[in-house]
Amino acid sequence: MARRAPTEPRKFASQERSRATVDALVEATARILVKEGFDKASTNRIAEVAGVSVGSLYQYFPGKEALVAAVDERHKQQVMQTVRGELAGILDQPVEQGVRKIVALAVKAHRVDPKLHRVLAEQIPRVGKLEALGTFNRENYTLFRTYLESRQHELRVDDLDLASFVCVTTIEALTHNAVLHHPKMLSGDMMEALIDEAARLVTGYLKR
Amino acid sequence: MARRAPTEPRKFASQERSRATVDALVEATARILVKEGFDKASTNRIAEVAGVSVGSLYQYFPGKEALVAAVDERHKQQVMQTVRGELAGILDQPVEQGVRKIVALAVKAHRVDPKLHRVLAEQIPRVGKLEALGTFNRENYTLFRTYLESRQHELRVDDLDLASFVCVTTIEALTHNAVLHHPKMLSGDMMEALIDEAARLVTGYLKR
DNA sequence: GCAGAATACGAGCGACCATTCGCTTTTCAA
DNA sequence: TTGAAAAGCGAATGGTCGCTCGTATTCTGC
Repeated sequence: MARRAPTEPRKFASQERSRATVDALVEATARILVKEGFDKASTNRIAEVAGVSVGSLYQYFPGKEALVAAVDERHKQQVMQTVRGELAGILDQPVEQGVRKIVALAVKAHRVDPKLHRVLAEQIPRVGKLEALGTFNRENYTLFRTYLESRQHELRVDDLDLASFVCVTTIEALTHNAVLHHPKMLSGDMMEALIDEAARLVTGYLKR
Repeated sequence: MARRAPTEPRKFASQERSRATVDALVEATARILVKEGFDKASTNRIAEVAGVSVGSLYQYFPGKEALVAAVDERHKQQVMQTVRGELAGILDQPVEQGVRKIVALAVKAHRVDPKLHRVLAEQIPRVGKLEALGTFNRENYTLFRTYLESRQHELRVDDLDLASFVCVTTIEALTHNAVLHHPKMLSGDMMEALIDEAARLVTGYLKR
């Protein structure tokens, strides 16, 4: 294999200084997305806010899309870390309690960084390399399906794929809408009520 | 009141020729959105596809956003026409059958123009005047709430606002996801199965 | 302390885009 | 028939944006 020409955008930052640059760029992108919106997130602006030159930006990212994708990826990782962590203690619980905790967990996940979550969901045009962003979340689907498998004896449903699709879609939509579009529900009581309702909805559908 | 200066963008087209121009512009915008995507929809391109000059475009629309908003509005009207029409015959049906028909109707609504619906949902950055596009659909919410009121004696829920939020969000998300992200479900059987599941989910939640 | 690699810089280029405006053509009422 | 309003035209303008590249600075192994 021939060495890559050094003029080509480098993918990996080996020195610490450059890792800091990459972080600053991703962080600046996230900040601009939240505070000024997607269409203000030009490469020049991102570089400026990051305290970095445009040239440096293009050493690590092939373009604007890659920055946004990196922000999305970082956010997704943070959310999934929360989810995976808490889910461990739920897996062996019966449907009645388990589903309620899963719904509460979904709410918690949407509260990791609601403003960023909303911008990513609403302002990013899913075009080109960003096409896959909004696609149905595969990991949540798999995790939930695994839970259903372990609880199958409690369930009235037999098609676990279909049931997982129904449940994950429902829980995601309800928590997403509640957290991001109904600020009134931020009050604890309202949100508790919603979690109860969602849990009852899903539990009734699943339980034998 | 002083007469408006004739150089200012006119809002209303009085002659038939100009109404045709407006239609052509909206139609061209929709076509470009579907076939080439949001970022190819420049004002120059829209005018070109419409067979109209850019100048004329600006006689009737203050800018690109207004075009997209018009497309969205037209699509929404078409969908709501379908919904209102079919809903009339459902209102006096008991929850068991009514909810299933409402779910089937939601599927039908998503099939009015799935490609356009998807572009509007995924590619349009909700910024500026387009901010309100993706907001929770108020009319569906109201219509469903009215149905619940008329069937309240059958219901175990008492907070109709909360219940409507839960049901409309759920039905919308399930049908949207199924129609737009799971082409396999386009086959009649699969879709029937999904409609059954969704109906059972919602019915079990609502019924006394 | 030195050489070369890695990193950073930022003015500037080319492309594209939204919007304007002076002008022509069409319509229609009088 | 006519003239004024309505509608249409499209080259041109000003601005922004993504991205490049020649140069300057910093780091690291020797």
